[in-house]
Amino acid sequence: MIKKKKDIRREFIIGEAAKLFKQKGYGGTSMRDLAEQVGLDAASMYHYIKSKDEILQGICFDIANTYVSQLTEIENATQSYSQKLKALVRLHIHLMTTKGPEVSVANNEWKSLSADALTEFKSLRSQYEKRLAALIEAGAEAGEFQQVNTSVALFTLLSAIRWVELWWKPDRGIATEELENSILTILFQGLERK
Amino acid sequence: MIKKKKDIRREFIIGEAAKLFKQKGYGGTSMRDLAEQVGLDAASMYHYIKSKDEILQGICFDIANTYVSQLTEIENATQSYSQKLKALVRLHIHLMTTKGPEVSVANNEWKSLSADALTEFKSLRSQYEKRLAALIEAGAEAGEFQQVNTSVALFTLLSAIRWVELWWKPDRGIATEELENSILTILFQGLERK
DNA sequence: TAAAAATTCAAACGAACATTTGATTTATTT
DNA sequence: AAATAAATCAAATGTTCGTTTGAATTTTTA
Repeated sequence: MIKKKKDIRREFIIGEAAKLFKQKGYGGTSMRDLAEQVGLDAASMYHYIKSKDEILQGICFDIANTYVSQLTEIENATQSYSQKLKALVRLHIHLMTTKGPEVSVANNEWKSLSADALTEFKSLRSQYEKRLAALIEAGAEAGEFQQVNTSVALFTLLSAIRWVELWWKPDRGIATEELENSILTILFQGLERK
Repeated sequence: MIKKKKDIRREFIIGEAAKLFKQKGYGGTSMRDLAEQVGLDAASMYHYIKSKDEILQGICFDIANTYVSQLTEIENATQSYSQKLKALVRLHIHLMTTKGPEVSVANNEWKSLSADALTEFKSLRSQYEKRLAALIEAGAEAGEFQQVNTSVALFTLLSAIRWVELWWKPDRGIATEELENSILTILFQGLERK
């Protein structure tokens, strides 16, 4: 028996929690709301999870770890910096279209983490940003990028794709491939026609 | 007497509320937190404001109206579409550096508006986006922009600058002028060097 | 300076919250 | 079928929330 029924239930609860947290925020979602969503009494959920905060931690750190391991892979690949950066942006977009609610929560609700978790989460994010900034810096020195402030470039890239998590739906009539290509065109070639 | 002392106090309370809402979220900020911040007992604040929700409404609609009137001005100006779009992006950035907390709240906490206000706010935002999309569409038809999906271009532009509201501080060592120029370079010329 | 108005807060309200307890029901194992 | 374990929930705990009340204090007005 690889996965226990209890674990499956637990993961289901966390998944439903991600949807609700995205929809109404962490503070705006009560354990009773969540219980109703999963079809249990609030008290019963505590058979599967330890606390509301533990759920949020699960979501946030799962996403954070995914981002970090993806970045590591890209760092170790042999490509131009431009290709690396584009690949990373693609991965960000892809994660949003496949794990929308979780990414949304990790991006917007991490402030509600308990003190300890909050510290660690911020540290993880800060490390991630530093490594990404190094990639941009190296690319700029290699002459592949425009000469703009590294922080500005870093945050503009990361921020530019954040809307996808709110907007994209499978039935929106735009394939993820086209979505990625359009965004990459704007960010790397510019919106203005030359 | 143009402005009553009571109004000034009221505006001070709302301003402090914006800072706290940005910092801890609307749901995460209690009226007792806010009272402490402004140096009053929670009960005393109700002499100046009607409810917590009214504060949030004040902040959100003030910002929304600012955006709308700025867009109207730009629509009526005689410039190329590219210049219009750039001017609008500059105004967005500028508003974030001058009214950071309020913009942050209008962008992130509007979900907590009461049902009626929520409906109106969403409607305002939707109208704004439609008018902005029309600008992009027209510019694309005039051959000024790359041929990318209009919605993608719209949201990518609006989203790309959202980080400024979280990151920018007067003491960050980057002038708003340089900030605006760097962002405009990336968005309109592209990060990649040609 | 006396009357009126504006401002403050101590105390309390009912509602909603996350979580615990302890008992009961259901499923699994022997 | 008996014994054991897993799953469920009714009820209650203590806390925090937004807001109201009513009385006290301070400021302004006459």
